[in-house]
Amino acid sequence: MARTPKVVEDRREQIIDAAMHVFAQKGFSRATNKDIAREAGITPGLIYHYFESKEALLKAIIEGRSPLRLIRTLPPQVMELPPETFLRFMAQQMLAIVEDEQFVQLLRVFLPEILHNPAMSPLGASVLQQGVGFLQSYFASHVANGTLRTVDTALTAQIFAGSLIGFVLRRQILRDPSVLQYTHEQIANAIVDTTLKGVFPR
Amino acid sequence: MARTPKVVEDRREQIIDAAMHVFAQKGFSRATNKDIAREAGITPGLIYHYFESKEALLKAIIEGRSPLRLIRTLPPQVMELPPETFLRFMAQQMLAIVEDEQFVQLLRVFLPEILHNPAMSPLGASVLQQGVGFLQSYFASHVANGTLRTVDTALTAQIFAGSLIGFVLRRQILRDPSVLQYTHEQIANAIVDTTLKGVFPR
Amino acid sequence: MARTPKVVEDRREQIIDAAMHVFAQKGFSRATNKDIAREAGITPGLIYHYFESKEALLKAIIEGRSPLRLIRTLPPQVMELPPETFLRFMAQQMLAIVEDEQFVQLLRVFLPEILHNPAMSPLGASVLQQGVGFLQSYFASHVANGTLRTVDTALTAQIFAGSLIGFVLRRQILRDPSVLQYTHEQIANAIVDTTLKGVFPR
Amino acid sequence: MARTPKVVEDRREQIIDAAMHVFAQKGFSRATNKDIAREAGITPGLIYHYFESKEALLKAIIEGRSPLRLIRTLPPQVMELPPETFLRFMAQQMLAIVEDEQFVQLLRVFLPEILHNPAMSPLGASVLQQGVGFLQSYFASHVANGTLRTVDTALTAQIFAGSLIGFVLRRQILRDPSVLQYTHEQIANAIVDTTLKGVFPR
DNA sequence: AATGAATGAGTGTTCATTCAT
DNA sequence: TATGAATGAACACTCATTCAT
Repeated sequence: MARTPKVVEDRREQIIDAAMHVFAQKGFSRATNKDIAREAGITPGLIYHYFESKEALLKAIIEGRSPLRLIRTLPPQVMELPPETFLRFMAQQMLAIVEDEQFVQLLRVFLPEILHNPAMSPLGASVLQQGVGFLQSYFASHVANGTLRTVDTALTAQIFAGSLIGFVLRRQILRDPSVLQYTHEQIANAIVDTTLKGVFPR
Repeated sequence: MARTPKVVEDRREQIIDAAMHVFAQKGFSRATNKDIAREAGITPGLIYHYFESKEALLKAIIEGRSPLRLIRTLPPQVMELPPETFLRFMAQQMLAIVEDEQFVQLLRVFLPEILHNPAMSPLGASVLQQGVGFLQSYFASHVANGTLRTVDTALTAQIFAGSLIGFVLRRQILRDPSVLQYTHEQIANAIVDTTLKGVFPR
Repeated sequence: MARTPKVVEDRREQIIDAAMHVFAQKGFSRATNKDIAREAGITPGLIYHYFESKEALLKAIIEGRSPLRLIRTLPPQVMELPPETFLRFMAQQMLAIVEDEQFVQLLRVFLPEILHNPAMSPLGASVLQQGVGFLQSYFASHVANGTLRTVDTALTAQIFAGSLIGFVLRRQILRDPSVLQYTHEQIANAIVDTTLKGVFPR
Repeated sequence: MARTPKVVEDRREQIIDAAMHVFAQKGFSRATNKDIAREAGITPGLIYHYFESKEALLKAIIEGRSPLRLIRTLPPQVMELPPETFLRFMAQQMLAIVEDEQFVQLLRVFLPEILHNPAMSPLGASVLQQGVGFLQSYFASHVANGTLRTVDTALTAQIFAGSLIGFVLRRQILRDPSVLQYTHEQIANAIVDTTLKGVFPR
């Protein structure tokens, strides 16, 4: 209701946006505060009015831009869907999240940090675990009721998720044109089809 | 006279090895020439006898440590193997390459560079294309002769490779302990099993 | 209308107090305006309504907190007291002034300034001269009337004052616990005893 | 024997000298690395070839320029000298040390640090304790054998040392001309005379 | 009178790079 | 070849000061 807090929040957001953009483009250590300030249209000193340090700015990006909430917002009844519907839904959902411009930027910021900053690898691991774990519990429940054959659910979930990761990697990181030509639907269908039925003739 | 070039070559290699190690651990921009020199057991100044700059050292790593040759050394007769044998062989072969200490180091060095240096993505793309292309041509020939059912071979190859990439990512980049517990054989088996037969009961 | 000046004066005093406290603790250059503002319970910007600059605040402390008045308030008849009474009184009086929390703070603020700002040494010199001069005139009058033996009164006054300074230095600046155990009375007695009778056996 | 270490040592010394000079003049926190570099005739970056930080440079000054060794080099037989000789010798010795240009610089550097840097006060306390303790043990031994009358030796030593400190303070810190006119001999004589015989007529 | 966001000139520090030896 | 002292151009960060509100 007060006007000032709102402005402060805006400035913070503005700096976080600028930082995410610059970090995504140049990498955390190559990005300078001057870069961020220029991108945000402010002076470098002001960054320290809102953030303790450059590192704190990185942490603020995690907290403010994490996509985890998207995964958490799935309605519980999806667990009841038949495998084909469920997996197609999941694949498309995950592709949508993961290929969102915002997420790709986040990926470009944090992947290198996770690689070289030991304190950050748990972060990446937990995000992935989130998605894989959800898949795994679906597989487990459907193996139990016979909808799916008996498999190692952990490995299977990992395989399903891995296929998606492979696509994202080639599309968004390597920008490989031969993979960019497919639509999300085509990719989702292929993954679901292969995972469910396999490539052997039946 | 004949000795000098050899020694030079050794020193160069020694510096490249040291740089790869340090870059893999700390990242290119966080790694200092002093770090590299210490790792190589020399003094920082000497790096400049063998390399123009720190950047040049990075380029030398690409040229000197490319893993492409590893993939090229596959015997041509593997194309004739039945799918189960072939895919199990490929999966294990690729896991072995891709989880080799040297390759992982290379990955840790170049992944961030690819992300932040657009000129480098084709490099990564071509390495992946190498493996995927090989798989794809196998799938194509076996779809043609009926050993496999009719699928989009490009997407299927990509799915198979993607599963592997997912594992490498979680094992070597995120160092996720829950994925590190599996042996190469278990992973290969699961991928092959799922890809060939699917998860539906038959 | 009549209230405003009073409030202004209070705010000024409040800021000066805060500044003295902070300067005493951290030193002038290490103390920030933010520190001072926090201590005074205001915001940094407000300091500049009352003072031109941080330096001006320092000068205001000199002008507002000089201890000279304390020394000037001695009743003139003390000059007539016998040496033992007078010196004991003076020693205790000076110790009381000089070990007063306020004075110690002032000392901690100005000693470094005096050291590094040549323009300020006369200030310190005059404060000391005040006390020493008073002592010297006492000694002179009592040497004249034979109550004390013939000595260089300037040096003797300086020795007496110096002993006190030595104690203050070790107690309040160095915070040496081995000197903090004594009471003012013990110190005053020892100084007076030594100064009057010497350490030789009589 | 090797040439290089010698040069290195010289550069270090040169930087320490420059730093001591600049710190003494402007105070530690007001002195910039640029100042020190200019004074030493080098560039600021080079300071970090020899010292970890500005603080480390301060510590190097303590270690390299401490006057403690001067006090330690007193021959043990001085303890046997009669009080008059001993105290005159000590007073002159201490005045010589304490009024040496180098020591005064040291004082100007460390006094403010001791005041505002809690980690450093023990340093100043121990230096003083060194001198006072030595005096005290002399007094104690001579009180024991009756050469001196029974007094609190700790306080007496402190009084004697304090007188000296008072002079140094007014001469070297406040640069009070009225105290600068005396020679070391005059000061020493006055202190010894007063301390031994007192100002009472005998 | 009072706030605190915003600035900009510095500060200590780092490090790729050079070069005399 | 090899060293490591030396440089200089950044860099992250601090803070006195200003000013719109």
